[in-house]
Amino acid sequence: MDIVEISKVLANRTRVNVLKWLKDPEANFPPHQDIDHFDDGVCVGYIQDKAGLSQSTISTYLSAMQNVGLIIPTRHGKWTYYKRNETVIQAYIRALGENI
Amino acid sequence: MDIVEISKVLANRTRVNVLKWLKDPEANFPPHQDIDHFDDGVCVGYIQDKAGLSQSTISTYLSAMQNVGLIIPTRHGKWTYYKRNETVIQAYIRALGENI
DNA sequence: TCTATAATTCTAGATATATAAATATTTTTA
DNA sequence: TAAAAATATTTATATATCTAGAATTATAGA
Repeated sequence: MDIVEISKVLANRTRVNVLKWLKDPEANFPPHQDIDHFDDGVCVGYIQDKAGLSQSTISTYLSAMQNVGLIIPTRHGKWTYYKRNETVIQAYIRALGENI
Repeated sequence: MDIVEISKVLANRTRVNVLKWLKDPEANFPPHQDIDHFDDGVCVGYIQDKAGLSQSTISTYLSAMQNVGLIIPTRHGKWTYYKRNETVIQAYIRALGENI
């Protein structure tokens, strides 16, 4: 739980938006084709469409978010779903309150 | 109160440290020569000594922190004192809780 | 096994940030 | 008013981040 490393990830409008969108997938994304829920989050393609950036850029962003623990990937067939990691998100906010 | 802009400022170890040091000036800095309190914070020179970076770098960092509202400058003669802006710091943490 | 689809990784150019030396500004004091 | 001290600004270089296209990998289905 490194405040500086997580802050770097949050220092970008798109990545902050992704985190916000993942709070309410039903409201922000169309339903998936292969499954009828968002229990494991949202697939990369939908996040890409919503963000309006290239596929490689979004994939890179999601990797960065995953590397610091903000999101969790789950593979379903050829799709990767990403969901929020509430534990790390809350730990980060708590750490900020104590360490900045 | 822009989450992304404040996160950029926090995406640096030294700037996070400065914020932390300013929480307890008595514990982290020597007493000032011209005044006997830290009511307006700590002068640039002391922060520079503690951080171990060049004068221009620290001055640039403090300006960036001030620009997003995290710290407040007060001029006392030839010294500039910087103190934490608790209102903005708390507002940022609250905003994170609601927006990420 | 070949093909299509989804995602990741590699490569590269443009822009931003980190950092310090040099210079300028502000204020005090001799 | 000239020199000194503290800070800010300018300039410059090195490194990092942003972003996309191309190439690669993983998986499902024909």
